[in-house]
Amino acid sequence: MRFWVMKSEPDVFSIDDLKREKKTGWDSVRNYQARNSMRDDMQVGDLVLYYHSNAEPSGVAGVAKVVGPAIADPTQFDRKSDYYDEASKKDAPTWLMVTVGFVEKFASVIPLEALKAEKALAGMPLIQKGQRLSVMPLSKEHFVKVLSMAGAKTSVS
DNA sequence: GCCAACGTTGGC
DNA sequence: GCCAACGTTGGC
Repeated sequence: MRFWVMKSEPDVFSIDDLKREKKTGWDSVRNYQARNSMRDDMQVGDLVLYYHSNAEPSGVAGVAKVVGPAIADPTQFDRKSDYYDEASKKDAPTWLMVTVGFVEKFASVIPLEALKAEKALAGMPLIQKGQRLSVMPLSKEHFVKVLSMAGAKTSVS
């Protein structure tokens, strides 16, 4: 199993929204690298750190899980969507999404600042300067470290 | 709201 | 294929 960070603006879709809805299609990703991660490397059962961006504070808000494989993102075919992609073909969709399920909301958000200050997380892709991917991998060790910082209930075997 | 970082587009 | 212009992300 692999471990991931997935980012969402809480004004758009927060960990509380995920908790209420139980699961959601991770649509609207329009970055090839993030798409390729979902298509090639994500598997059902993988665990996800749920990151709030453009938030107060920005940071890891909880844990989610990949519960459905990469399928066509319907927003690319929806003319009314901001994410409509005229060039994408139904039989060969450009953009994909996985389905993500709620696992746990942390007692408090682990702010980006705290992640950067933690020596054991050096090298974690999320905290590298200039990274803007909405879906990115991290190591099991880093994942477990963030769980312990959060006092999380989730455990990794 | 500012602006640095960086991906994408398009002229050549 | 280069690279300037432009758009987006996201911390602050």
